[in-house]
Amino acid sequence: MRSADPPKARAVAEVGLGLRDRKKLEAAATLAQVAKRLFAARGFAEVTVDEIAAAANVSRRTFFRYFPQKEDVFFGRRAAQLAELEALLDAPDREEAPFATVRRALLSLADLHVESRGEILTEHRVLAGSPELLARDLEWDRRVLDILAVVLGRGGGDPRRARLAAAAIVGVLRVVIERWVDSGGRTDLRAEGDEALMLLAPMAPPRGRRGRRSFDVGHSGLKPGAARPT
Amino acid sequence: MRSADPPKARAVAEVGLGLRDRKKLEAAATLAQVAKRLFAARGFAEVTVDEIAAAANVSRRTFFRYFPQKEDVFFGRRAAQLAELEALLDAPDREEAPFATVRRALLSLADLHVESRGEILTEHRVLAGSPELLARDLEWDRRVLDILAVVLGRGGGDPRRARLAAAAIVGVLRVVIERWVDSGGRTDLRAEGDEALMLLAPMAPPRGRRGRRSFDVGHSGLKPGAARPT
DNA sequence: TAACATTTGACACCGAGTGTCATCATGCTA
DNA sequence: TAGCATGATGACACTCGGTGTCAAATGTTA
Repeated sequence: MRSADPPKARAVAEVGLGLRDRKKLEAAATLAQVAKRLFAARGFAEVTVDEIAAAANVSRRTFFRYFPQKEDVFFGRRAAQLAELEALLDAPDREEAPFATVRRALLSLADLHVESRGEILTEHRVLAGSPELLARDLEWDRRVLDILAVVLGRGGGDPRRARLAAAAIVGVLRVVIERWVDSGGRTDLRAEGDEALMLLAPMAPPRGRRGRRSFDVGHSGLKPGAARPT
Repeated sequence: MRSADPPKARAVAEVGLGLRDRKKLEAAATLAQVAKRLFAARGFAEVTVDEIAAAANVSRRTFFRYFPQKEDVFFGRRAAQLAELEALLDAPDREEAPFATVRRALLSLADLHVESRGEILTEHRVLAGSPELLARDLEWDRRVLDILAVVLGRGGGDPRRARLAAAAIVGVLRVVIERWVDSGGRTDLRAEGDEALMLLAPMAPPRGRRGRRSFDVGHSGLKPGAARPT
């Protein structure tokens, strides 16, 4: 969505796929792209699915085949972001303290945010203008929370405490991002994020002498050994 | 909402009101009551507004006059809860440290939760079964965050730090409540809440030597002097 | 009781979301 | 290369949430 390709807006790797699948990717990409442009211009609620579909030259029904809900066309990035996070957290260095792993991963994520500043800022502008999107957006934080809780629990400390720390981290980072967005991306996201994180460092479960328990990670839906980039 | 009256489910003070307004209160109460019963039985999404309206002997259109959105009939409590919180935070003792005020208020709120255990547990069960409600529910946390941020900022410390602390508190408490709900209300909500809070005590802004600044409270929508029970 | 104000219900309409089915393009195979 | 199986598409119809409009019913006040 940054580089302008000669023919069309090309998605990711369209190679090694049949024409059928390439078309599918392109259709989805076009829909998302068109939709975001419309949302940015007039707000999420003011844009109808019919319009998006028409602008992308597909039928309304087809739109819903690609995006089960209108909101999904907006939150396309999220799934990828989660995957990125999990990849970053898949600590190569198993000796590293869990909190350090989390810190490193989140700061990298901050860098990625800054890299796509433009996109993310407009995204948040749309978000801010739409309560329903805002609400859905908060749900992603829960997903992040689950992931972080698992990682923080790796140390073997009290998993409940790990989850508390994860919750605090997620909450605090949202505020930092919020501030970054409000400043138009001018504040130093990485620095402020790190500052906030270090405030929470003492919350991480102290080196665990409860190593035996690997159960009760709470609401997690993540397998302890999962998370490889693919 | 606590005492059971002989004739109907009576709302609050129905005295000193004309017949018109009494009917209005009763209609709203009936709708909410009927709706909650249906939601609890079959889930939020499976119950249609028509059903609720029919069960309450009003037209569909009338339902929407009382509750602009279907979701609103579910979140009736929330507004009251926020008011309670603000009342609790309206510290009588201005010498008390902001964090202590927050702690006191939140623990009182925990007690209230425990008092209405039954209601709240079923409420959360419905919530858990409905992504849209869950999403909306998270928005209330933001409101709480705003309120707490203001109070924590009273001490005169860095208001940004106050907001960070508020975010951490809200995030952490949601986890505690989540655990309480999952346990069927058997864990000690107050104790676990306090434990979690004390973990965050060091986050509260250190005694402020920046007393001059009263601006930049961030996303708050709360007037510093507001919050009296009414 | 008469005049006024407000609430209600009926109707019509829009947009999101879903099931169904005929049609058409793709990809594989003879 | 012809043909067939598979799967994507578009058209249609329908449900449900949500809203505007207006006439009828109900409450309030003089």
